Amino acid sequence: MTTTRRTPPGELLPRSFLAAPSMEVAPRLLGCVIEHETTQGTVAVRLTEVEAYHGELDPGSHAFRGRTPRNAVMYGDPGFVYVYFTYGMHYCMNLVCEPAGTASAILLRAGEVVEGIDLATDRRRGASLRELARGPARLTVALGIARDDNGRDACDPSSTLRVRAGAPIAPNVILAGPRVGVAAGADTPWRFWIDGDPTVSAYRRHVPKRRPGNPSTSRRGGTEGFSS
DNA sequence: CTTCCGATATACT
DNA sequence: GTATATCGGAAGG
Repeated sequence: MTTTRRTPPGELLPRSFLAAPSMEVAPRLLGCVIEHETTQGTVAVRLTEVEAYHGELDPGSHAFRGRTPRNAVMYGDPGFVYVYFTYGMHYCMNLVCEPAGTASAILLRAGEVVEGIDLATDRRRGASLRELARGPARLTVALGIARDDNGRDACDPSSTLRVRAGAPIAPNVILAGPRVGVAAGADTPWRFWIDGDPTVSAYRRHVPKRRPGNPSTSRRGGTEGFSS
């Protein structure tokens, strides 16, 4: 019989951990640690907020309209990193899930810097401890991740970009709710976060494009979610 | 807490 | 050619 043993905290996350549907993996990724080592030093972030994107079935996913040069990494093996550029100035980082051929991924939305605080603060131009990685683009800045990190393997022991297992999170403090910034499929509760953690980003619903003369200024949300 | 708006790769018509 | 984007910083209340 196969006993599924939890990976001890600090140990590299096995690729098999990510070879499952993103919405199942995502809550279990909370508390895990992303670590990036550069010549400047190492920064590590403990994840407190993530979002699952489920391939071609998910209207919110970058792979919803099929394979393109940008989303190609999502179709590859689990454990690889999908980095994309958005809003003309930001990078966001995902971990690819499921076996090659499917296009699931998990967006790393926020976390707590647990190593390399000085370096992260420097990269984030003096932001407070709480704000260092509070938001997906902030997280990539704190970690020193950019475009050329797209397609790197975070489950390779010799990699300078790694995912490590974290201490177990009590299921009752893991909440789920709608995703941020997603126009289509916004009602699907595939955002997961650690309840009450100060590094979880402020929820902002997708803002529909405001046409001149069509002042639909719908906004706001909340941090309320469903316990899982 | 809120609103405003930048600056551009990417995908689609 | 044009619309949109898995957003953040600054400034106002």
